[in-house]
Amino acid sequence: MESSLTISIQDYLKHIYELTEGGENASTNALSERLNVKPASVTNMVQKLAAAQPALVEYQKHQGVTLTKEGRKAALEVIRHHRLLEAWLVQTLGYSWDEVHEEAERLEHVISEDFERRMAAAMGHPLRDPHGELIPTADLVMPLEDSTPLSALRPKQKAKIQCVKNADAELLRHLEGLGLLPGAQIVIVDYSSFDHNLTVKSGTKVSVLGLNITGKIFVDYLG
Amino acid sequence: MESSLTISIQDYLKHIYELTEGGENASTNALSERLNVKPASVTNMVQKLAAAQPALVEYQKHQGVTLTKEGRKAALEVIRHHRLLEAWLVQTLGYSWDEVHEEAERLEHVISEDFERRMAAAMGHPLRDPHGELIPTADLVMPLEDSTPLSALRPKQKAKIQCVKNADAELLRHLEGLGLLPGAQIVIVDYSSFDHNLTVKSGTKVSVLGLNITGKIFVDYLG
DNA sequence: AATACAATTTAGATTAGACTAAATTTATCG
DNA sequence: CGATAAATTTAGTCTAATCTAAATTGTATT
Repeated sequence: MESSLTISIQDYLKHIYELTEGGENASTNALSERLNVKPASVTNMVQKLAAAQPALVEYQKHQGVTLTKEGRKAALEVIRHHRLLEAWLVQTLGYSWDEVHEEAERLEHVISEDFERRMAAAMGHPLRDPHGELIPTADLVMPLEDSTPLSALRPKQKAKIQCVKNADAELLRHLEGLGLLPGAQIVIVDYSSFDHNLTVKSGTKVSVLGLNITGKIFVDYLG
Repeated sequence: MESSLTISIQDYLKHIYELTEGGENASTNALSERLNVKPASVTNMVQKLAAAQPALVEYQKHQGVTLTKEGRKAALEVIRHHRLLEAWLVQTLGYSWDEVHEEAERLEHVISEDFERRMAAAMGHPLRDPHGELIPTADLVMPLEDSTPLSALRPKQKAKIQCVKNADAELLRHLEGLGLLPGAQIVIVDYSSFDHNLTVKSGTKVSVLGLNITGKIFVDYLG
């Protein structure tokens, strides 16, 4: 659904960051998909980027891209903007968690550092955005995630939803309808495979099959 | 202080609108100054714009540009965004009136109509922005200005400041220091020429000479 | 009415970021 | 190990928005 004809450097950095979180390199193809740009264009841009900003980005032919420490900070800046914006739009303008993403996606590139500071201060420097995702700190460090994937829980166990990652708007609305927002307490009733069926809360069986699932749920284990 | 390398159509429309408020045409040169782009580039863009969007813009060689009714609406949309944003940033994030302009300038192009509606509703559909400028209505009509230029007042007369137009940040801070914000009650003590000296509030003589004045003050006449 | 100055336009060059098609490299698998 | 498929890169094209320099048009003044 992206539509801007030209992709900002910030977007390249953000997506490279997300693709390299696990330590791998970001491949041309993977970037191409996320940015809605043909692979050849990505190669081109990434080569230029690496030439122009060697302090941010490392590129080797056929090996994909990585970020330097500084590049990672630049990416975290954008992610911080995004998550603070999501939190703030929800708090002050009554956006629901499935609506904010798109808006934040456009605003994240144009707000000033001053704006960022004011939002953070106004909300008391929140640690997570409305989806429960961790917000990089003001000095651009990404806090360590301390939650467990929902799929690690077994029947009868209790947990609190902490974070719903990378979910599309449809899944978010579905989850919201079931009260499965970050903060909700759940009990695993019956668990077969997270990829297909998700059973939470005594008696509530949530079929996620059929939805085009892209999201992952993380929880705080309670016993 | 502008820095975006490429000017959006929205910016062209907005500045054409502002230049044509008095009924005149917007000249290539005038647009060129406001947009920080060379006159030749403006000619070029305006010709393309008029060819691509004849429903918005009318252009004739050596005669400058005007907006059609529809073009004016498109411009008012941007201006509405800008002024609502200014009001909202001041209200919710404690910006001062001299700081908001720049921020709103960048945000106005990327917020959604939904965002616009939410801001307006959250503030109770305000009529004026923090500088006192009228906010175009939701159906994109610019309300009629009912205030008087400060220069029309004579000594001993009382008035309430309603609007400070087109002032740069320096003048705004100066005015703020004197309590001359929109809403302030003033008494004309001594008036020679608004262009050079401005004397308001019993006993306070404000020399505006020496400031690089670009602003105009409008008031409600009180007697 | 002629000239001179300012504003505007034309023409042509430059840059950036995308695209397509073809070539190359890497990876996989019998 | 070699063949094929997939991923990546190269090469060349296109478009959009700017620029500079030169040509033109409009305007004001005498």
